[in-house]
Amino acid sequence: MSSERSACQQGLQPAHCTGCHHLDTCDATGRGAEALLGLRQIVQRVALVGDGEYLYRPMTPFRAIYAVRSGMAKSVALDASGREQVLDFHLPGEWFGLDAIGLDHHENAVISLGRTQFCRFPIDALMALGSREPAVQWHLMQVMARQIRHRQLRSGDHPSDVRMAAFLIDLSDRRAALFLDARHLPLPMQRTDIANHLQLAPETVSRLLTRFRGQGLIGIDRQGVTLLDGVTLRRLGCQVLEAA
Amino acid sequence: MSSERSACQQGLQPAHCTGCHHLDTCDATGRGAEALLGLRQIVQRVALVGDGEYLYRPMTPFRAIYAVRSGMAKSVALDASGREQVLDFHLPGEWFGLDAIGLDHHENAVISLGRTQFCRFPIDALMALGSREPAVQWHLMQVMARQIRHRQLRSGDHPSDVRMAAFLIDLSDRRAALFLDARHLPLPMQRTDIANHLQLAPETVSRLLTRFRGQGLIGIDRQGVTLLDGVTLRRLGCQVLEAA
DNA sequence: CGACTCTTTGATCCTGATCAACACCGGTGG
DNA sequence: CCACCGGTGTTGATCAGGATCAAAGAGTCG
Repeated sequence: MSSERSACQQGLQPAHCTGCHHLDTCDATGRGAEALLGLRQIVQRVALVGDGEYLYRPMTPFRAIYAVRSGMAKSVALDASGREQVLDFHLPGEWFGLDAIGLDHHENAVISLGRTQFCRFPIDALMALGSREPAVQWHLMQVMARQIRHRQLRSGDHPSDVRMAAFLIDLSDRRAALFLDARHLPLPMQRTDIANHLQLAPETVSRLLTRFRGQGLIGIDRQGVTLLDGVTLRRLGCQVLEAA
Repeated sequence: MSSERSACQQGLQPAHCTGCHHLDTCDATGRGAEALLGLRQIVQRVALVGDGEYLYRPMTPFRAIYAVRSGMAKSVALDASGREQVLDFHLPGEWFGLDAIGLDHHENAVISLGRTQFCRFPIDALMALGSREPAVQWHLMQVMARQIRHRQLRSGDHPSDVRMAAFLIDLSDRRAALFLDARHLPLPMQRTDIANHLQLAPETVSRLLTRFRGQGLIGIDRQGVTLLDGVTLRRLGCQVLEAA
């Protein structure tokens, strides 16, 4: 809501993956697979995006897909009636923006949560690379297929506590896959974002977290939550999640 | 529920797209685009699948992706607790099964609604074709991207009547795109399938259809519904749908 | 015709939304 | 340093949309 300039076209630099903390676990650059090393040649770095600022928004021309380099971001759709829908939260190394493939503009927005750095993969460079090296295209397709499956899993309707538990466990698992601390989950987004994403009222999110704390499942502090009883939490949430 | 043999590996024949009713509108064979004609060389035809029979199910090895040739089918996920979730209904020419790309087995089931014919695209032939002809891979990616967007649209939470209206309008629009009758919608699936898909109780589906009929929006007969006031229905449902 | 399944209709209940008030924290300016 | 303020999060009270329970009606197939 604060400043609303679009960072999309500004401050692009050729990036050096060397030295990136997430090099080994970065989906966007293929986790170091031989045939995908070309991805590291075409990546650009986007200037730091401040809290609440847009990386892109609906109708922004579709020129590139992105990954988080450091920080966290959310994808938001604006439906016909103007109401926001938080689609996803993005962690470092996770690709997003692939949903605009085949269009000439993005259909939803990506907004930084806290100060975030992004990596940018220009779509024309990606196409050129993919034509030379089919493995790149298959990699993209695998990422997209995983996104479809991830979304399929959440398409069931489950009680609010199950959804909340699944959300926390999912975040924890994704952090584990990035070799980040899977016990302590920073939640830089607002409660209303979590609520919106889980299709709950903010009040309900608050109540559920309080209840989970009362049950000794989690600890809560200003920056996020700490998982205290991951086993029970997972048993609750696994009514919706399977192994990704 | 009836017979449960898997038709996946049986009765495969080289197909001839020539003569297929949906040749011009078939997403799976690229709507006749030059660079995608190779798709018509690798397609196979699957033996007729009877009502309620499985085309594939979870844990079926992932060997091919499919399209409906004639009839209708549903995709169903079985979540951890064994409860079914109807993910999608498939119309002729619509590709499905792409969500298993990158895995060695399918994660959900496809079940025939009525007697249905399927086209089969073996994944190894598809990969070979895609390596020779990058346009094929881009086409696949565009189809997947469209599926992601389609799913994003439905991820908001809307009142039951909006969801129902959106469902009917979506079906109608997809039929129009296939040059099928967009006013009369055959609904070969059970009410429980529609309910499950829309995350409603079967009773609610029944009540909503009855209410819509009372408002003069639709007519109901045994094989499906007829749209009588598409404008009002669309205004209701467009709170969730945008142009695909 | 009769058994069965699917759908429709009616009555009641419950989860989570909404409305409302308060607590907390960070920042700003006196 | 502290009072004030706005935004965010928590807690409580009430309400309603849709689920559930229950039963009857309508097709379908043997």
